[in-house]
Amino acid sequence: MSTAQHRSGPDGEGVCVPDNCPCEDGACTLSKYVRTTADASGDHHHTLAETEKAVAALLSGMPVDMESMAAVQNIYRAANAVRKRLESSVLAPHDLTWTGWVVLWVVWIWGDIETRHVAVEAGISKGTLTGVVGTLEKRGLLRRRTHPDDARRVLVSLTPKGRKLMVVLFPTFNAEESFVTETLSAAEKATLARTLRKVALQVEPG
Amino acid sequence: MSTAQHRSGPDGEGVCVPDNCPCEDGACTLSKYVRTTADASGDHHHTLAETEKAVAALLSGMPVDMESMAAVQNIYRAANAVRKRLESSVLAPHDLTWTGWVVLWVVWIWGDIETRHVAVEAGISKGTLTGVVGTLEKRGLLRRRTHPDDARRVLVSLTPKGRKLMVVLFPTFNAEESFVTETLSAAEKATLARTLRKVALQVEPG
DNA sequence: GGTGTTTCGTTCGGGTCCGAACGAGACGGG
DNA sequence: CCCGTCTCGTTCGGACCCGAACGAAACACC
Repeated sequence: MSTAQHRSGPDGEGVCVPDNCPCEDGACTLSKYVRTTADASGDHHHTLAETEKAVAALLSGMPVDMESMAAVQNIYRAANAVRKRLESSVLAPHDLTWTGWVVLWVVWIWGDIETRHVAVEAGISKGTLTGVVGTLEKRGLLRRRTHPDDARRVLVSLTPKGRKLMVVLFPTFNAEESFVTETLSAAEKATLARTLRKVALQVEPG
Repeated sequence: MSTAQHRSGPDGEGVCVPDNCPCEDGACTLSKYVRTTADASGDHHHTLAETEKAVAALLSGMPVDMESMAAVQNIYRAANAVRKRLESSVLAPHDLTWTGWVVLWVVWIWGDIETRHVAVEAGISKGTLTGVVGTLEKRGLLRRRTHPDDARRVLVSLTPKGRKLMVVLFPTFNAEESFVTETLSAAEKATLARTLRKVALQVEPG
């Protein structure tokens, strides 16, 4: 059904998302597939029922846990989308990366903190943290100092400049978090957080 | 309350997660804070009510949308945890990265597909895709060929070796997805997927 | 039928990101 | 007091990741 969403005329600008694919020749299986299965007013990212059908065909007969697959895929997609959004709208203007922000956040919240704890809280490896802290330190937002009682450990704290940045930046970041979850009710947000926490606990060494 | 979870005696091995911090000297604010606010049998990753309290103190007076913050934080934490789990348990034995797997998956599902569509479906930039496809091509899992009608475009498809790998690997991957969401009911999984999709749609240029 | 304009994939630089290997420091038993 | 063991943070190699800049191909309009 519907044969005319090709050729991206004056309707949809030149953008070529899968739902609006100019590939008329049939060399591109995607455009062919989308063209034959698209329902009106596309729910972009058709990785739902259509993907299910394709997978079922490919594994014909084998049992597939579609509910779990959909849950996991959407966790990752949402996380990626939210990250990119916050990065480009809030962090990029201040020349901060997502990870840089998270590290700054952890140090801001927890005060004088050892690097190994920062790594755990930020969810990155200690090797990565060394580089990130180096970057932030070079920018004058963070300070490193040796632990007074154990020369192996390193304590990290925010500089006044870093603290000032967080006070300015956090409200903006939080407002963008509100926007991102704008379409959700308070109950939905709570349920979402609770459900995701169950998933994280199932996976993490807890 | 509770004064004796320091020193990591014979009880908890030498692991030093924030809840079990040997920092006795008080130089580490984290250990101090955890020690004073920890409730019995720790819900590791105390970034919930405790973080809320710390943030409220830091921004004293400013309004903070805690529900949205908790939702966003848990999306990212869960996604990261799930990714690392699947990477180490399923992908690493086959020397595949997460992104490599996603790209392989997209090409597997959609057949002969243009690279720009792969990038959109995989959620990465076209610049990144060039490198990933190069890696997978070098490993003989993927094939590149020029579009017959448009020399600018590039079509990608799986090699027999790549197809064979997917048939073997997907059931394992899917089983791990089931494990990750094991603690969720079918209804919870569906709600989770639906809620996350709303978030993704709010953020993505839709 | 040229000549801008747009759309491809690629290249490049800088910044993560991880696991493995490493060296220094702390700590234990003998 | 010394030596094995453990635990730190750092370093390293390889892969990913993005946005900007680029060259080639297709298209637009005259």
